[in-house]
Amino acid sequence: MKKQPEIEKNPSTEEKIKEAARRVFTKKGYAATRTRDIAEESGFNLALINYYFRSKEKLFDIIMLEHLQIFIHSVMGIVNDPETTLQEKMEILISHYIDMLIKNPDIPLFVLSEINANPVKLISKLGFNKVQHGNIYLVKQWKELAATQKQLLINPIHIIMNVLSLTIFPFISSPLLRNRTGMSLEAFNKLMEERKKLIPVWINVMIGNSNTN
Amino acid sequence: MKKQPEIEKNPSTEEKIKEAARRVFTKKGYAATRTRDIAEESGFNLALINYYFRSKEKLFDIIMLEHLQIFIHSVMGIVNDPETTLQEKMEILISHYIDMLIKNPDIPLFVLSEINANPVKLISKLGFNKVQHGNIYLVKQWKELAATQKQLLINPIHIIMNVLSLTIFPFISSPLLRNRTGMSLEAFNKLMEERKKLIPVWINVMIGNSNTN
DNA sequence: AAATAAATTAATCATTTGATTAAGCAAGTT
DNA sequence: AACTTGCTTAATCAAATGATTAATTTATTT
Repeated sequence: MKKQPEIEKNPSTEEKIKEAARRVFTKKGYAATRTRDIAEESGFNLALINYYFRSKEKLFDIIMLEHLQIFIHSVMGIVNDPETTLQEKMEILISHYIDMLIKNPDIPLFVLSEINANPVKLISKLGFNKVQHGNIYLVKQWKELAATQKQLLINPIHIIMNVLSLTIFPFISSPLLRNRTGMSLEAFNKLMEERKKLIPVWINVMIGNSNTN
Repeated sequence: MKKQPEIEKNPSTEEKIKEAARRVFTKKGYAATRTRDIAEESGFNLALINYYFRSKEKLFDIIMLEHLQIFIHSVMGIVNDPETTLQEKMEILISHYIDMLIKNPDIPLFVLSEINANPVKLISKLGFNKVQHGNIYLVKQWKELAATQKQLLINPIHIIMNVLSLTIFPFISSPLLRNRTGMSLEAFNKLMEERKKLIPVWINVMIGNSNTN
């Protein structure tokens, strides 16, 4: 029986397999992915993926964890930054997200599908359930803002939902949208670039702040 | 070799299998669904599902076609109605959609995942690519509106995207959101009910029409 | 150079899975 | 009662699939 390599002498092969797995898993999802697909995509023998990662599931967990970190932690970093204003948070978040999504358009559908398929395992087991909702700095700032406003403000969860919806959903529906309108990928990405500026404006007018920076 | 039944004597069994298939496929997706899952869910023998539907794929196509009709055609009906104003279209569409999504929260992720997995087959083969983008009545109305406005209006595709994003995305991200905030399904649905009124208001202020009916 | 360890492959295994077959049953028809 | 037809099941098949094994090649150490 072979041992797992203790020291990473040549990261190349292991990394190539991981990259191949990332592409295949992200494109097709866990259930539709065959270990042989990953072998073929990586250019290595099937047995090698088990040699390095023990099982399909373990490899998947690694890929998923990486995606979740991109998908969640980066947001939390921005949303939780005490140095930036609400306004800035939003602009940074949206711009950052759209850049990331233009590069990795398959991530949201992949992550949300797999969470839907296996919520318990993916949310609790992969241990990013530390962040407490109440502690998020953005929520505090929102409450402060709400205290100064005369009019009753809506549940801040709506605003968070709106930011994420307006930013992420277009990428999720892109295959359908592009097919039905005949839009090219370039044209789509151009639209998404436009949204970097549009979404913050929209969110502002939603909140009732007409200050269009 | 058995023949397919020409006349539907007892719709009960076939319909029960279809309903079971709808539940399992919609929840787990095509690739993760085993024909045995459908058999078990329906309470019938495995062979029966092939007796009635010939194959897993044919059964899936039937389920998917039904979902696509809910997901697309109903929208097109509303969006293409010459009798309603832009304002009314939007309100009807959103309210109708949210009702449907509260009842069937898994449909959007299911449909979009499967389209992503197999765009060619699902979009072109299932023949709902008849509707021409330019012919949509909403687009005409938007152009008319744009002609009367002084300020330059944004690409109407953004507005369509926004309506769909704000309406559908919360349901797609619901498992993640609910888990992270500890929100109950009832509380979530209540939020979605709120959005029936909020989204049209938001869209209006985005367009620059402060007429909050 | 010999010996040891790590990387890689071809072949194979055991299970799962979509599908079929053949037989039994229920209901109506002749 | 015998016959036909549609419905249902248990048993089975063949291919796909995740994983392992044993052998081979390559690299590293002594």
